[in-house]
Amino acid sequence: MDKRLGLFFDTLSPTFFHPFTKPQLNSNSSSFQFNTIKKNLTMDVHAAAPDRILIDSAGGDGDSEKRVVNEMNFFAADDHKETSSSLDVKKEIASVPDRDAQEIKLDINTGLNLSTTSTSSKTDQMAVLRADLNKMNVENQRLKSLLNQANNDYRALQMHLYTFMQRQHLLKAGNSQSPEMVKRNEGVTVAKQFMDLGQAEKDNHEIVQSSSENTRSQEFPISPENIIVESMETPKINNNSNEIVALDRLDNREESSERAHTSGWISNKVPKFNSSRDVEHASQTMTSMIRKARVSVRARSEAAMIADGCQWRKYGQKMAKGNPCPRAYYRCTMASGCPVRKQVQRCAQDRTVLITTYEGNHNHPLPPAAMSMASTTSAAASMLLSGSMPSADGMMSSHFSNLSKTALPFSPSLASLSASAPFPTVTLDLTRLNPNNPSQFQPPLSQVHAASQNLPLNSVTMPHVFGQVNNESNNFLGLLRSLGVETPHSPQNQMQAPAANDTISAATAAITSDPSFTAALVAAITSIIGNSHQNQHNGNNSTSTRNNSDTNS
DNA sequence: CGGATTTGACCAGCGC
DNA sequence: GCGCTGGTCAAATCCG
Repeated sequence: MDKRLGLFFDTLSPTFFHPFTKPQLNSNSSSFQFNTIKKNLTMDVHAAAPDRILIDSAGGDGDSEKRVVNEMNFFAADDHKETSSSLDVKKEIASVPDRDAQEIKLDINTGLNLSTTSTSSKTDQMAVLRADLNKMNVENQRLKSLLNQANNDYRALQMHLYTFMQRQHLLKAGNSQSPEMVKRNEGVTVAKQFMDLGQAEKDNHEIVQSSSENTRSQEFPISPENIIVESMETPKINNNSNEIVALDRLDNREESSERAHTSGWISNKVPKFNSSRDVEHASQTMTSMIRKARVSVRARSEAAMIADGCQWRKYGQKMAKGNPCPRAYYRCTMASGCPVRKQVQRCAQDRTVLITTYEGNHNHPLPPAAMSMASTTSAAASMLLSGSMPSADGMMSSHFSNLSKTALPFSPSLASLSASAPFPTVTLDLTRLNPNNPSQFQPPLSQVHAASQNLPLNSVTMPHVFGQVNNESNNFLGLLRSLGVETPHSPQNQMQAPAANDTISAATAAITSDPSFTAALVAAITSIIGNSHQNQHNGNNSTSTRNNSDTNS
């Protein structure tokens, strides 16, 4: 049964079970006691002998006498023997109005299909039950529609707010933009809103879950389930607009999480849940992991950074193990406190390849040029963490471990996933997009490319991941082709073992089934290709010109 | 002179 | 416990 629906019935149980009286657990015995207020009639139904009924008649002379109705067969239609007790009961029932009598009949229905009345009254009883059930169904439908309405209102408000803020930002930025630019911004805004809807839906679901859990916790104040659900709450990816809307709600949690894991953005390490006390830490760690889901972009560039439209400030540089090229650390300076960081490092084997790794989501409006990349990081993180985190990770781990054995000999990929790395990472390999002709993939650089990519140790490359999808209506393929990008179908790919095909298909589905990610990825590719061309003509972008010397050293 | 970059120090997590 | 590694901090330095 739907959890929420069940919960809904739980909360309404006193009404739902009407006209039954609410069963109360007798603390002194294992029996249920059904109180009928009007008749002071109590029946103890012993679980061990459902057909052995104790009738406690408190009426009459006042002394409560309990009589055992031995082996009373309530189901025998032809049993015309009546004990004195049952006669008393019948007398009392006959002395009350019809409606009350009906209730009494229902009151002594134990739910064990015991029958004390004729077949016709049983039919009436069923009819009453059905009517009540129908009534509750109608009520449930009404509540559902109310909830949907609330969700729709929430989304509409969110869209309006984001549009408003975007317009404000554009107005502040001055009227220097051409109408085409404004139009493009609006287009990006719409796309962003579309991508945010998925998260909004998740948020709504969380709200529903949360309120439901609160309701449940009122009924069951100490519930292990509540504790777990509470601790697992809010695996959240902050898309830009969402983050603006819900900043207050998120910041404290993120900041505390941040402080709990004092070292910053890739601070590292796979969480261990060695003991039950780690359950509480699990939520923090999970939130941290989600916040640290990364998108790595490999692109050929002579510049120190790819042009992503954001302003960055370098705050550190380190020599990383296994790579003679230093790794530079940047943080976004477009707004104070923006949590977005990026690492830039040249590939050890091919120094023309620049590896840029993004983490986090901007907490401020973005210029159009930066929108696509930021959306990609958000959407990729969303894609990585769509579904339940453990299952997603498990799926990736298992499939990718298979891939590592079966798929590596194939040609390099456009995208890869690393779920078993310290933090889930999507790697977009744009090095095979011919910079002189973005519509053509370059031929494979080598058969075993992953080893030369300086990818995280556990990162596994998916060969031609998008080309594996046979469905021509696939979102990403369609979008890629609309960009003029050829999707590879090399004979090599068709020679893969069936097992590899299965795992690749599963991994492919994981990527391509998220429309927001595919849309954002296409936007990012378009942006990078565009910027690459622009850089070729105009030189390096303004934000990276000053950073060239150090990382190339 | 203010902002950005450099670079050594520091810190935390992990493995041995 | 110690060393290694990745990441961040912050004072010194550079540059427009």
